[in-house]
Amino acid sequence: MKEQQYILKEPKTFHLKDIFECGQCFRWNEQEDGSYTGIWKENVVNVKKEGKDYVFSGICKHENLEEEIYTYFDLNRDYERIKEELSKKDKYMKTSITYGKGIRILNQDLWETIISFIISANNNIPRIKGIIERLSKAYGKEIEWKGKIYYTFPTPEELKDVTVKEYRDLGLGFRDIRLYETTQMILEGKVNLKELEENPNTMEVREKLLTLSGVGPKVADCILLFSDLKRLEVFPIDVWVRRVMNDLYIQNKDETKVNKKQIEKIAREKFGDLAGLAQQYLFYWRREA
DNA sequence: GTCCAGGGAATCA
DNA sequence: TGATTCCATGGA
Repeated sequence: MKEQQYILKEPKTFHLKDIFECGQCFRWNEQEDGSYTGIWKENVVNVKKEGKDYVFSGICKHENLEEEIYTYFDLNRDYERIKEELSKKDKYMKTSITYGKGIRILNQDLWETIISFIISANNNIPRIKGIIERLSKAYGKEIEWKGKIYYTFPTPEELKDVTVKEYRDLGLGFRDIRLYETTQMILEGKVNLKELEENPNTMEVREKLLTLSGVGPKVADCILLFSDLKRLEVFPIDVWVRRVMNDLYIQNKDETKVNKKQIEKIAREKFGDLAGLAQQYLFYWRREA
């Protein structure tokens, strides 16, 4: 572990608030100076905007912080081209992209993404963040940086002997048993995360994820999109996405009764293999604007 | 007190 | 397959 710094020069698609508050991640927090501090793997990093550049500083297990950043922030993907292509679809897409033009979809750890989105079920973002923070503090490893203690996200092994009651006491609510069961399934090898990482067939990976306790269609799609599985063609449908899709394209009087298959069909026909990105622009725009 | 949150699972038709 | 209902918790 060593202190490192990396300066990203004048990135085109990169805005801290858009990246960290578009609902894809739960462990980045805004600081008083407008920078963000977060933790992924065993890296504790602060990102601060300096003019047109972004200064990353923190401690990193990997000997090259730049490589870690390029992978995690998806910096090898051409978002300018993606936005250009999606903007041509219709005026709503153009508007939502203008609003969230600095979004990048992070490559988050698969295990952490699975657990985080099981916790997200019928929950709100501030509370999800609180639960994940308490979970990490209770079972993760300590990392000290600039006099503050941060905690890594606990590994499957670190959650091996945690009981359902202990989860309940952390405030997980009815999700306690799901977290327990999924952890055991992964420890027992009933679902092999390494195999999922190597399987190019999205539907096969999705089916496997759906066997995990607490993972339904929406959570599975979030895992596929937001983890390092990085399947940009999936289209997670939650209450907000249902709302915005109904408002824009369907106009049913009761949005809760809109057929999910109908939404999926429109998304597939309209956005194709970039549906996941389109979903994220629409979600962020509708929630924040 | 009531409603809602990046839903899933069990139950029933 | 498709629709209903229940599930803890905390903030608005």
